[in-house]
Amino acid sequence: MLEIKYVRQNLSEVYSALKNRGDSADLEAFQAAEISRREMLAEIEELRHRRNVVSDEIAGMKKRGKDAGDRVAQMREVSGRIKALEKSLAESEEILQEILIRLPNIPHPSVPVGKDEADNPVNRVVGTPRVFDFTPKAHWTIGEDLKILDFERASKITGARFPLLFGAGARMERALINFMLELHTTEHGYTEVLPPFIVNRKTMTGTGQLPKFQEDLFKLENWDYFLIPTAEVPVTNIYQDEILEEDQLPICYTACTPCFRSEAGSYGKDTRGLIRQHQFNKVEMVKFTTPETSYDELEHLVLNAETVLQRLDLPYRVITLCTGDLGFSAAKTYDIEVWMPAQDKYREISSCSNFEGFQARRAGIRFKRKDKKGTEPVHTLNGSGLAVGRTLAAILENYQQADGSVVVPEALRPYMGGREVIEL
RNA sequence: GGAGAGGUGGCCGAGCGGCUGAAGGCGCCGCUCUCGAAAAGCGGUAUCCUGUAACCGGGAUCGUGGGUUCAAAUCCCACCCUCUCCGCCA
Repeated sequence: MLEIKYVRQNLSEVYSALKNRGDSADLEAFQAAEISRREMLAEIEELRHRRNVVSDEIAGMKKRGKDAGDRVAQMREVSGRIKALEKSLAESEEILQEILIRLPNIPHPSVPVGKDEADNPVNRVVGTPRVFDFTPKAHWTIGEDLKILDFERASKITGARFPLLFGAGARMERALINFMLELHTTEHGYTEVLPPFIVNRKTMTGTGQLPKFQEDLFKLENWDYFLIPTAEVPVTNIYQDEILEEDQLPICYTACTPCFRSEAGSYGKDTRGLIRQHQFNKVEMVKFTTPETSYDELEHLVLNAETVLQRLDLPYRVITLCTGDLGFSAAKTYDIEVWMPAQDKYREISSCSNFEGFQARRAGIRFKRKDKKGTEPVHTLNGSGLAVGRTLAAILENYQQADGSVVVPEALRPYMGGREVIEL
């Protein structure tokens, strides 16, 4: 959420930010509602002030045994007016809130202006895609042939887009989770967290999934609860409505959770394999920082995610999302894309963003500076480190051999009982 | 699921219709004392909104939302959450 004062005072900047994102909002209505809100507020506060003063008088008179009947009658009328005005004020505030809560974040000045993913600049390309002396197979074929992936039975159990792993496949998923968490906690300074996988509406609103994107979520029947689409949601909301001390920052958490996404509107995309599932595991990194350090922390965050790919020796590249491709809550986002030989393409495997104070304002996460009165929103960041299902898919494709077997990346072997190859 | 207790400031805890944004204690910050520290003493220590160039002022907030009243932390209603006991259960 943007600060109401900021929007009021920087209407044209907000307007152009929206335009660059390919978004829009009724800023005229906002401005009108904001003006009338403040007018009403001034009037209400004046009346309340009078009521407070006269009520004190009444108290004093009663104590001295004087009759205060006329003042009581007067205040009865004033209270009626206050009540009526409060009602219109609440309506006005609701309109404002409706608009404000749906405004996306303002992109950071360093974010390139662009229309869609075609305009995302590539920052760096790391690793060289392997040259195959046979035609590389897609990971779903490799997995099914090795009997470690079974999409057909998964769809019987639930439906399309759910994973079912067996044997070395399930083991590798677990190995990847342990490998990533171990790396982030012991080498990158993150604290491991195990949060709830189901959260309430307020929490979903705090990180920006609601109210605009409810169709992307799974909602529980008869509960106002939702399945998390990423660990970002419960982990960022750990400090919802809290005031942190400056010297507590930065706070760095990592969590592995299943992620549940309805994938509404993705019909026909990635219909096979592990790339786009309704349920997948992801190791997430979340940071709470001061405003002046958040962009440095973002660079570190990306490097932390990249380290996972480097250790696994998977080729990748890093891109910056342009304004038109940027997510709702983010001020700046780097995507990491891993090389997928069968598709002959780089595919997203991590997304690392700085949300600045956008989520913090929604979720009420503030901090207090030493020797300075008042509070400020913290800056929140998060990034995948990494999406586990996609990492597994990348390993299957990049490490496949002509005979259909798959070599286990060296970094992963300690987590797989020393196993070197997956074969039938 | 059944029975009970409770939600007040960073923490503990009083208040149970007006003089209470809230006693007292702890913690924290500053000052005095001290060679220094401790102890002791004094002072200061919530958040949000709003007006003002600023000094400073106004309003709101005692789990949340409604209600009663001239006036609510205090009374009434609903909801949420926490704790204890019983039952059930991975």
